[in-house]
Amino acid sequence: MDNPPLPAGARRATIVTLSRVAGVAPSTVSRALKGDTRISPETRARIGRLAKELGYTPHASARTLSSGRSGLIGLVIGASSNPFYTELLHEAVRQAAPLGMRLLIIHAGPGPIENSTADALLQYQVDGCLMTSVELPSHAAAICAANGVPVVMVNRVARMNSSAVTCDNLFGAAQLARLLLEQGRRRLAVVRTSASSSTGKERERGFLERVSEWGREPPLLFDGRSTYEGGYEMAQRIADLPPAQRPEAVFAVSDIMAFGVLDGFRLRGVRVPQDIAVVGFDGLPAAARPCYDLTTVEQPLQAMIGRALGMLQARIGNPSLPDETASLRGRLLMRGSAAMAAPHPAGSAFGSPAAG
Amino acid sequence: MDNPPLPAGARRATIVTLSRVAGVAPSTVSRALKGDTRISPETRARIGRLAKELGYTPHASARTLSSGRSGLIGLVIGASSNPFYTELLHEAVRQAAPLGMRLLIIHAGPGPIENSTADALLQYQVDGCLMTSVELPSHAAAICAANGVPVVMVNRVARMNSSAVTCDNLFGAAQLARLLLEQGRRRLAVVRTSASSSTGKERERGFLERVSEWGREPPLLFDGRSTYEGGYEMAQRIADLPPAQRPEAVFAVSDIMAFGVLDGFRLRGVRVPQDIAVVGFDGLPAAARPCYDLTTVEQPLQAMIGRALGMLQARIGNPSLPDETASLRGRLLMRGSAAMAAPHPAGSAFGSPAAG
DNA sequence: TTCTTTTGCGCGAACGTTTGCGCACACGAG
DNA sequence: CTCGTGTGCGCAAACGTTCGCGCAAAAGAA
Repeated sequence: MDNPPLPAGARRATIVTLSRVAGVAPSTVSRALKGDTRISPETRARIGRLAKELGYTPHASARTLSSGRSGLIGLVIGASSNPFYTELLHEAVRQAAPLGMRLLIIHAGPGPIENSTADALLQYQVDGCLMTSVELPSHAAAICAANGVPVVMVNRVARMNSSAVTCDNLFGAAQLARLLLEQGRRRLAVVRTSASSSTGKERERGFLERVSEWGREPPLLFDGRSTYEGGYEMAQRIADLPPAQRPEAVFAVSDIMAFGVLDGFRLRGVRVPQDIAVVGFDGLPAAARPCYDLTTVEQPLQAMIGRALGMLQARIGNPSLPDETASLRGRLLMRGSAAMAAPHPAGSAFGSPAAG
Repeated sequence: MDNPPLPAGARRATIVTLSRVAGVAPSTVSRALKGDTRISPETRARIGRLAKELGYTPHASARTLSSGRSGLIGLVIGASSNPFYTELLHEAVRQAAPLGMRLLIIHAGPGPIENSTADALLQYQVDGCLMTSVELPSHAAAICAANGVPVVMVNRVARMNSSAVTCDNLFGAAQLARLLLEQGRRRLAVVRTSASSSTGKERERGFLERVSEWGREPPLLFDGRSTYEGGYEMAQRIADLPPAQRPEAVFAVSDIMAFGVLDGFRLRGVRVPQDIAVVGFDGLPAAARPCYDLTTVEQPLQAMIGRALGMLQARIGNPSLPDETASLRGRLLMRGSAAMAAPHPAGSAFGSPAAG
């Protein structure tokens, strides 16, 4: 037909534009661009060149509409108060891009997901969903399950209808326990977190089990919120204990809590590691700061995200794949907060701060 | 035609499904659902009810394709090392949802935006773009400009073809300067950041101007990276100064740098605020921690994001709107790190930590 | 030559929404 | 009875891709 090739308005080039210029059918262009071998190599090359020249960029919405694949991964992320989630988000973005996946933020922050927000999962036809929220994202998970959207939990144990990848919390916590036990530290304590966090529970259990394996008395337990402030408050409580009851080492189930514990101790004049050793879990970059110098277990974030995205991809390709759980071992980072005996002459921020 | 109303496969309800059940045309359903007054109130109500019953959820891709509106806001965000960006992201997500906007992460992290990543802006037809990256996102900005996608920079001065909303950096920094000057602090210092950050430059300038207005000698300048470590290193440098040359107060141009400065001082036994006062800028939640207790200017993040999204909305509705820059005043948070004379008896973490 | 097979590509119908235009019907005015 | 004038809704053409078929032409087999 002889309708004008370009509608005058400076529109973006589409597959149809390309097809007209190349003198082929739109379907051919579509196939050529995705390297379909049914199209001859020459034609493919020619169309590829043309696409570049005309600055062709595919319209994701059209692809989504037609194929049902959006290339979008829904992201449900927890409170901003724990930097771990920020690290996680950044790593996910970094790794998703080269895989042709984009992240659509469904929810960020504390609190449950509103229904209206969860609907975005459907509206935008996300291909999969990454969840890291502490609060059980029930409604969102239900939507995903009902619509065959694969879900991978990261740093959370799997719920119904979802896969999961976590750090090996039991092993990691056991490593920490062993470190402290080998140092001969007697009375131990765990600053743990209230109910909801599966991760925290696992870490606590891993620690307790190892201690009991060694036949030692069970650690004291302190329940705090899963925040810096939670750790800070528990540190006060520990410092308030009569000296005879004070633990010789504290395991805070997350680095952010450990930071609070360390600062709380410092404020109270409790010296770390001389008076009390402190260990955490997560391997946040900030744990390496001289003022914390925190012994911790580093979650293998890069590998975890890689695994999570891989699981997602696999399930997007084959929805009938069964759910799966992977737990990856983290690395023990030994630092000053749980050093033996004499503090480092330099590099440790825990000497007496005022004029010595 | 008499094709079966439901194709047996459990597909989601669409507008066509609704139209068949309601016995009206699809166009009527579309209009009814968005409250078009040309449709009678009864019909609207009826269709609304039906939509609920059948669990209708619109397909964003179809809407995008047809109307050119995706409801997506592209998000370009800087390095994870500064928690401010995390706060910003969370606030943006929180405020965007009720406005029917979703955030598509185009880029997160340090480093420039790859071209392939920036293409997502076009592929997903984002309606607008929020940018907070330190690195000038040139390619992405160019794409937006070329395609009429409105851009709002947050916490950055506007570049060509973009609007911006910032905290009033000059005013805020001037407030800090005034506070220190009024306390009679003489030798001042600025821990500033290397070239690229417009925000940092403004804060520095605001501070210097106010100092010079008072006719005082210009502050010492220390160039550090815009990170915790940058501040930490500069604190060492300051502590290394011979006592006579040491400043009496330090303005770190961001809270994260101020944290580094504070920890650096603590490690070196420099007491804050007795020996040196420290002030920051941003108002991070962590600045309130007892171990920092940092005097700072709080960016009105909520208002800033509200304004940014508003600008975006306005420009999406009317693309010919000229670029605009808003700068909102922050609140001075006076805390212990720049307190006068005697340190707080309690609540300040800066008393002598060992048994007093 | 004729019959199959391969290779290379085109046809056309989806996918679900939006939107400009226009049509019927009711109602009041002339 | 006719003529506007609204009101309330339907028609149908987009939007840009994908994908199941199917059809030519070339290549090989009989």
